[in-house]
Amino acid sequence: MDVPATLSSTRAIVDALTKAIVEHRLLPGSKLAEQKLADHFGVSRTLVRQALFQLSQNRLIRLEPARGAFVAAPAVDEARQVFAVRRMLETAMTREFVRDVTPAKIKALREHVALEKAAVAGEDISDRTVLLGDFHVRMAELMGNKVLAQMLGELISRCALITLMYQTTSAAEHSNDEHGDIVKALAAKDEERAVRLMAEHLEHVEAELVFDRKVPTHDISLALS
Amino acid sequence: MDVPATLSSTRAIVDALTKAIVEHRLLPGSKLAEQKLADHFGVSRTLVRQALFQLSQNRLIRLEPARGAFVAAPAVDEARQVFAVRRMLETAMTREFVRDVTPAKIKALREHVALEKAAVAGEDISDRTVLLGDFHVRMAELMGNKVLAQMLGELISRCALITLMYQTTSAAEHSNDEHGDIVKALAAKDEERAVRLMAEHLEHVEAELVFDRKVPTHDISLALS
DNA sequence: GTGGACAAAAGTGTATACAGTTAGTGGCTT
DNA sequence: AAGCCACTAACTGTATACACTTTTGTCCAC
Repeated sequence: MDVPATLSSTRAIVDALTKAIVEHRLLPGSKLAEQKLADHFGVSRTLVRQALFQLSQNRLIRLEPARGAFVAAPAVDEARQVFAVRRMLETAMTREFVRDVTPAKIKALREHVALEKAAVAGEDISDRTVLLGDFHVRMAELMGNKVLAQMLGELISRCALITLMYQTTSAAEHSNDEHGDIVKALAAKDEERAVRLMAEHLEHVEAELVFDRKVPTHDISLALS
Repeated sequence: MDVPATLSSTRAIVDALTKAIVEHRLLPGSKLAEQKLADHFGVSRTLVRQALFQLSQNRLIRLEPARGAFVAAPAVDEARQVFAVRRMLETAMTREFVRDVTPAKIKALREHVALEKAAVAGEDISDRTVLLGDFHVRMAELMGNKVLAQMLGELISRCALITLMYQTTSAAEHSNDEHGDIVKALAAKDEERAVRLMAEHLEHVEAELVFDRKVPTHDISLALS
């Protein structure tokens, strides 16, 4: 999902911070001071800065010049835009997927849906969200288009924070079911049905997000708005 | 070609290297040694490393662990994948554009096409490529979807190196003409025609790339000055 | 009690130092 | 002459040091 990381140390920091952010151990608006992170991870600020820059590229944090790094608070309309792009991209992708579908690809997708099911039943919200998102990336990979897969990965990770903040468990179950239905349509090579299911699926995911759920924040202006 | 070292010099380095790469003063495969770049720009390796990391995110260079940075040589099939994604995204975008088209938007696009025309007539290949690519980003911006605009910008900059390497002047003129035709269809609110023209346009751009043109590599003489 | 000036603390931006790795060179052996 | 090992030079990866900016806290004037 990311670039060829320069070195695994920074990758470890990126992963740890990502997990902390999406699991809300770090709340939107929180300041990420470099020295404190460096102390915590037992490295120098150099590596922390690299990690922070990478996270800012993923839109998980925002970097304010001379002021520092803050956990991002994704705007609702940004989420809507992300979903609009996903609808454009994934309906077209689904259409093309049907044209070159093979039993092996269907099998791979079925296995992924099974993985999702286990994760949705489990406790780890982060795991569940990652796997539900990966279904779409997996489709792109199976088509053999790495660029598409990477693009989708970016889009999905970009709204992962939103999904994690606002998606309910029942919505996650619903998503998993719909993935199963989509795979069925793909297996039947029913292009129109598959495309329609995918479009509806994305609409459902977006619609089921509970945007008015209150989340605590360290950002005063956000808290007062 | 010394730059003001006081204000956001990382950005200046990124821009200078980008321009050098797309204009082929730095050839694919060339090694970008940090100290040499630092000396050239009159800064420390720290800033150079930041710039290189940023360029690697843009896929203009690749970073090999413990070995250094090299100007990317985009693979042909990667280009094909980029264009496949663009077709998916931009046909859908065109369809939605027609639905909310306004005279102001058409005017903006017409003005952009005029800018292109001037650039295509001129000498600067870099300018011409940037403007021809920006047409598509402009459409996304006019739709009010910043995420879409940024995504498209990424895709286009990702194949900018390819286009710059392989696109002929006559192909650039052809592109410019097709942009004009697309705007006409948009103005007439002819959805199907606009979508078809956009799809054909992207196919033409891809088809006209001359992939077998030979470019020398591994020439390391500092082409920056 | 309020507001502003100013000083101290904390934090970021950049440069430099040092350690570990890679690549290249020369001489030695076979 | 080809192959191989040791050695060296160059380069990258990481830590540290320093300069400059922002923030915070205090004191005084009003």
